[in-house]
Amino acid sequence: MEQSHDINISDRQRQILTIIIEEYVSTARPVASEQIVNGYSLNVSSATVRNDMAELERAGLIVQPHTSAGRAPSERGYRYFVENLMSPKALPADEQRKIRHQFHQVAMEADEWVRLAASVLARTANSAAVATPPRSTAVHLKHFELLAISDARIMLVLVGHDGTVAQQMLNVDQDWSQDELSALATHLNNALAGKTGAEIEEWANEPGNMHSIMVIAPSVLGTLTSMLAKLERHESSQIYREGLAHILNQPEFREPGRMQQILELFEHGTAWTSIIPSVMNQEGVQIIIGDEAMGEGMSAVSVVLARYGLGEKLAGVLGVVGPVRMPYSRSVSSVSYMSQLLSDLLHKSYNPHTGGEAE
Amino acid sequence: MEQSHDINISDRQRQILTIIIEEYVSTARPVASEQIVNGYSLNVSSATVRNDMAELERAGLIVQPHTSAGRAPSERGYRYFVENLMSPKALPADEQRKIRHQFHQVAMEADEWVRLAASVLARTANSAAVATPPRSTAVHLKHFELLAISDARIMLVLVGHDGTVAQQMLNVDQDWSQDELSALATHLNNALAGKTGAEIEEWANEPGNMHSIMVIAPSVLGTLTSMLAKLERHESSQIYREGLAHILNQPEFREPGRMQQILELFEHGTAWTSIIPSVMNQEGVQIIIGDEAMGEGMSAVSVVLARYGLGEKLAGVLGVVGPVRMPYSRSVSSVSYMSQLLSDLLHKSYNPHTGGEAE
DNA sequence: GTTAGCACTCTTGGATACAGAGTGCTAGAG
DNA sequence: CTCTAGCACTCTGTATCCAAGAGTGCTAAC
Repeated sequence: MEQSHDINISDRQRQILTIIIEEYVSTARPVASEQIVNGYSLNVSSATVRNDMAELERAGLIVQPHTSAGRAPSERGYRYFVENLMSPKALPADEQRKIRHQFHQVAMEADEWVRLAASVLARTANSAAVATPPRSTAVHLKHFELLAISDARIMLVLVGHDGTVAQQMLNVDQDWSQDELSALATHLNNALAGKTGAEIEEWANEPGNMHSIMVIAPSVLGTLTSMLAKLERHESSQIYREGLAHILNQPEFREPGRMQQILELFEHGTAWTSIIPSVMNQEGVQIIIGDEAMGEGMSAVSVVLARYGLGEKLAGVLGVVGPVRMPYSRSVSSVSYMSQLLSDLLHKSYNPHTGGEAE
Repeated sequence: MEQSHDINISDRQRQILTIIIEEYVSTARPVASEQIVNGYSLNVSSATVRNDMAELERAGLIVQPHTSAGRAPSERGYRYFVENLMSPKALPADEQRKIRHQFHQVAMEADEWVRLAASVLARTANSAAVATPPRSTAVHLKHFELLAISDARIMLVLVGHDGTVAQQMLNVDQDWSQDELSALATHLNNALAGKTGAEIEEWANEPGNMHSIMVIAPSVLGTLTSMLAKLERHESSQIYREGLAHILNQPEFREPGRMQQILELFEHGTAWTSIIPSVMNQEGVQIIIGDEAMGEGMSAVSVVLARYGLGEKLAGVLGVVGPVRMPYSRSVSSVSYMSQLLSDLLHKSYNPHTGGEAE
């Protein structure tokens, strides 16, 4: 991470690195010195460029696939680029307009927005995109419902104060009628409405509260708190994925093994469970290049992520997933704009009412 | 569809066709006459086999990629095979046991089961798998909840009698307090619990019922009925997808265009919307080979689907998706067993209580 | 009806050669 | 000290050819 400080290269070399990256990103083939002097007005000869390239290679920023090939950026080169060279430019105004337009045409559902965000992001960045629905860091119980499903099986459906919904089956050792369950639910709803999982636990431990209610109450309460905890930990929240086709067409995924990697990440994202929380806790756009952060063989894949939402209250993560050879500048613009947009939409949608009460 | 009747081939030719299909499915390379007499005890010479193969080709059941290659099954050949030649064998007992075991280790949630079913199916059939969660054909309202989100925005969360949950945002032209909304919800819940979407509509049209309640009631009722209708039409129900990696590794998807096709089908399954209902209405395992049913360019992809569930009340669809060169026999066994298993699980889970009341 | 034999076709893999792409280096100019 | 022209060198990509091999279709005999 802190390797950039000892890199000492001239302005022109920085310029050349930038050109190499831009060129390589768009063509996927190593860039030659000749190409650089032809396409860009550097006012030096190709020989000079070659000398600089040799130095850039010594610094580990570019690599040469074989002797008589041009240069391609190394992962370290990309990292240097995104940290020092890339100019953060906003998405063109007309694209912004087009995107906003799509959001105004769809029903005003948070989850629907998020799915659309992933889809638009995939198209805009021309790569795969992911997005998690927004969740509160503290979920307050709004209401829950007990349904008698069969003899000793109960379904518990809970609604959070922010509109999140969860359901879970519950096995008990006795038969209960729907009326009994409804009575219990009403009783507990009155006592627990507005509380978080932790607060419910507290309430259950207070002597007196658990007197004179049905024997399954502890079991119900336990389930409730565990469901709330799950919601707060963002588990069980589906990850929306879009645009896989875009990146599987990239030449780097021609080689058999590569595809496996990205599908693994994309399908059962065990990798996500460690990345997403870390993104949630930081401001701004996070860029993960190659196997920098993902465990083991996730080379060839880069991820650009950002958090969106309303401060602590309601937040999620979105971003693009693509080959390491990715137009980072454009990805960052897209992700950045999209997170801004989603945040705005959520803000407008949830503003005055839900604002006050969440601690 | 009714093309099989005019195919008239000898027993040995049938046998040869079977061998060709089995061999080709497992190796992905055209099968030669020599190979057939060597690997299998047909007691004839390769020349005889060649004569038969020429006839099978004339019947359109096999094709020859080029002059000096072996034969590969045509789509018609596969169809003939699955209809006339394939012996339906059950999944081996130990595999069945292993699968059941996995289901007993997981929480008893219908949706969780379905996801697991897709995952297990993908592994068992070694290809991609899909599954839709079970839905009732008639959803009865259990309970709904109105949440004040912001000034003129209300979230409606409804719970169906079978435990399905849906939520939707609602824009109204006036500000309502949470207390007012709760009062309205309580009132309407009392009147509407147990009704289907159609019955709610009826109720709303009865004179008198709509008197003396809040002005947003019609809007709430309209949203309710449309949500129930949506649930009944199985829209909005997520399709679980698993094991994409398995089939993208198959040699037939090396060619660029092919991958697109299957990803298209897999991601935004517009194709599903026409196939799933048709499978829902039929008993047994459905086999779709190549572009038989899917529109346009869905060649190279076959699908084996079956319905599962409890009669009319609660049903879904599951199946495997793979290349046309697919071990149909095994796929059918897997899909068949899995649908049986899921049906059983649902039966055990929902049996006595929910049974009686749905019309 | 079956089969041995054979000519014929087409693919596949390995050599070989060669043009082209790029570089690194050297020596000289500014 | 920096830049550049020039050139030798290396490596890839492509084309071509060739030989071996895989399979078939056909014919004639059993």
